[in-house]
Amino acid sequence: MDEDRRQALETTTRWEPGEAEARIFSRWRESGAFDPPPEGTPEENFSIAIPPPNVTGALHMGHALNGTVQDALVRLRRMEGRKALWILGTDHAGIATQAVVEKQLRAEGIDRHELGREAFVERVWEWRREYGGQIVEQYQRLGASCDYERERFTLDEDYVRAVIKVFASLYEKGLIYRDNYMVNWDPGTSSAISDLEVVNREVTDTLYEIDYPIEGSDEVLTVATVRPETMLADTAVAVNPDDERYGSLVGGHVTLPLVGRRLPVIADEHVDVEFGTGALKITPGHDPADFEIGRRHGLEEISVIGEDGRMTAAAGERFAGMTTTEANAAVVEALRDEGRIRDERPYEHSVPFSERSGERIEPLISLQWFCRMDELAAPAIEAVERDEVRIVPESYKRVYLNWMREIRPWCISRQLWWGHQIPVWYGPGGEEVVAETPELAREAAAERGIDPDALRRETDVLDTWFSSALWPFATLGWPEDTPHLRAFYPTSFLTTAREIIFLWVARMVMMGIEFAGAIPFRDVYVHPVVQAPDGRRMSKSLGTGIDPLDEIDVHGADALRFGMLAISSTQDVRYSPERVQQGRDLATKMWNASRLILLNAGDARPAPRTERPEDRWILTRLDAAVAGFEASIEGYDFAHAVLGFYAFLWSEFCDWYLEIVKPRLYDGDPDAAANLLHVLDQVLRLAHPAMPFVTEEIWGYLPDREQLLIVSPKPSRDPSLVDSEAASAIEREIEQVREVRRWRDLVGVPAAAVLEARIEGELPEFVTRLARLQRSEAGGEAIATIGPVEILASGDVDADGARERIEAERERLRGEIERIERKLGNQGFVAKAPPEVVEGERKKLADYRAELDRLG
RNA sequence: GGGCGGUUAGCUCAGCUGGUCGAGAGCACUCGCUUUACACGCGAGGGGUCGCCGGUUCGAAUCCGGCACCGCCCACCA
Repeated sequence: MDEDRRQALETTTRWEPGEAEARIFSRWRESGAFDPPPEGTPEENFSIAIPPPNVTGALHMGHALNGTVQDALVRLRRMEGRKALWILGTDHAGIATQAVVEKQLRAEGIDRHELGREAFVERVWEWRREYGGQIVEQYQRLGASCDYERERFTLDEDYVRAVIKVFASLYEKGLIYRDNYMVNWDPGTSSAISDLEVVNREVTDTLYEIDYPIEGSDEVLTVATVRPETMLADTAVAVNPDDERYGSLVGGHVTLPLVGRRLPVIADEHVDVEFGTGALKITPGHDPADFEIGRRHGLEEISVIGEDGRMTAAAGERFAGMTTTEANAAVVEALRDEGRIRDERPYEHSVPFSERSGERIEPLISLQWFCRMDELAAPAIEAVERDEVRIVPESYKRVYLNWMREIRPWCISRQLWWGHQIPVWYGPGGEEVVAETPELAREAAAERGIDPDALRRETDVLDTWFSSALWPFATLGWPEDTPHLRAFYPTSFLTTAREIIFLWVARMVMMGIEFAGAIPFRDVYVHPVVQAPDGRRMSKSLGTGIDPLDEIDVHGADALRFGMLAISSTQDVRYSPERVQQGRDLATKMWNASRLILLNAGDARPAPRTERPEDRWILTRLDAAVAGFEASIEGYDFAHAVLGFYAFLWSEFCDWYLEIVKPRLYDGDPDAAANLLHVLDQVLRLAHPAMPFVTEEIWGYLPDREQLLIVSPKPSRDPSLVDSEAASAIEREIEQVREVRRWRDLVGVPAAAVLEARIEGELPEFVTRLARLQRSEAGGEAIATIGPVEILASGDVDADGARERIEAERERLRGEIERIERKLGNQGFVAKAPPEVVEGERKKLADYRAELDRLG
């Protein structure tokens, strides 16, 4: 070690991540470790396609957790010698990005329509060039070992080609079609959105009961509704076929108040006899359930609410042009004037809202593009049923399957400008021409006898999730047969938030099988949602958000990564600043333990040494730590992996082994130095996937290190170094030290006092040293007996306190003995419990009795 | 309305194929330490009717049933 480095080690007593992280990250990146050559097979290699963050996004705790998990795995696999590729990229995020730029424009007093589509889209691209890289840089702060050389974007030219190809193919198969259908209209974004983008919230509305006069009678049929304004579009009233009250009315008619339309009374199973009056007004144009009923019965579909959220001409002169809220009041008032309102009361029910804009969904019939999913779903269901795609935790497997088995058509068109414009051109007669480019569209049109000059391109874009569904293979170059696709598809692992299992994961499985010919990934790990420390949602608007970058600034990336892994669980977790601090403390601990070893190891080289029992002990424990870490990781149990490592490093290695070997190290014992360096070397390899920066930094101080830790092999396990007998002997001796210390503390012996003690038989040097005892052959009464140690009276010991302590210990032992005697006296236990359990209890009993004897 | 998960120390969580768990970790707390790696430290300690009720069992935090809260997902009862 050169003088400067030695100096640095001698004077720095803390791990200081600030300067080191950036420096180390650059070295990794320059080393080429992040972008493996596309060689070998997907089975031999390891790959992950990052869940592409939105270009508009900033790194939040969800990314921090999910990024740490992915990076830990990629690093571990890389250290196994595999080609490990972590594909990086961002999502164009249609609505979110368009909204950001629209807001910017509004600030300048510009409406996007003034700008026009082309100029607007150019503005968005400008925005993305300027700000779109932010989140990628933030992932770097985390230490993410992604392939930054091949960053992808879902609107890259190649990517657009892949999307169009998929669209065209599904269209040709008849799975994609255009239809007038009930959609979730979001007045906030002025676009249709899919079922998955709708959230239901409890709302208190007023439930009105309205009388509809029965034709040819003085009676009325009373219906209940929370949206009286939709009555203007009613085209029937339905009752349950088994409802005896109304049987005679079915087939007859009622008159729609205010409008005067004749409405047939129909019978449909959907109607709940119990609810309200048991008669349901049917509005096929503005209610999803009524729409279905309407189609079943061939009812007329009337639209009285337009896409602008206002009443249309079909609503009648009196109401046309009103907003739905105004119309609601006006209709109620009109009905009241006519004496049609029988009852009204507050009513709490769940109402759909747009997840994106927060506005109440307006169900209406609209001409949109849909994708039929059942055919695509079938093989995707099988893949999961057969565990070709494995979902962890397993409970989500059923969630996935249930949803997939009842999958419904997907509304894929969006009335936005930012996104993949649907590659369809309409001829003058409404003919649909699907083509990859305008030129090809003209050619195709000409072939079909359609005037190419009359073609008009569809203005809608595709749902962002349509392009996301292709992510694992489109990022690798599909539809071209690229080396990357051959080497890394299917990918190995996907980690994802629960809420996008349907939105994204399920669709990737379907598209992967359909287009790339194979499942997109083997394992899906559903990561927990990170909540604020108080259990609330982490959100900027609530003020409960914690910025991972702030945490990195203060504690370092390793600390945050450790914390993230340590809180990770199969259920949602609260962010724990204490766990992050624990990570920071661990990094410092590693740093300081390394200083001790490196500054005292002389010119030793790392090598396991097995001459002494304590050396065999630590090698045995190291082996167990490695085994435990790997087993946990294989089960995606990151918390146990990282906490197990913590316990080994802190307690066994630092608290005990380092203390035990210190004198040998200071005396220049080459075996001690070699063994310490060896264990340190292995510890760094073990911890690197979780805490890459501090381990890489320390690694550089080890002798003869020519390659970076990031590309070095993971810890090797050698069964010949394991000696469980030595291990338990050392553990007994450690317990002996603790017993003596406990006694000393209780009795109030000054910490620094070294006590004279007679010791029966042999006891390793470290026991007396760490317990602060001095072997003596003197006679006289022992003031305390702790195992083979008899402590002699001295001025440092409070004799009364000692006696109390001994009596308390006797009491404890008597209690234990009594408990076991009772257990063994139980016939049922002796007869039915497994023999080894009974034997174990007998042995404990004997041990306790011997111990009690010793105390006199 | 269906389904899933949770309820264990002051806080956040482990343990839950029944016995070694008459229960652990981190933080917080108490006492003692300038012990030549580390006070982001060292040593020792206190603290829990394992949500409630019942059952199975020789034995239950751990299995079964019921109840009570809390959370999440799915769902076209107006």
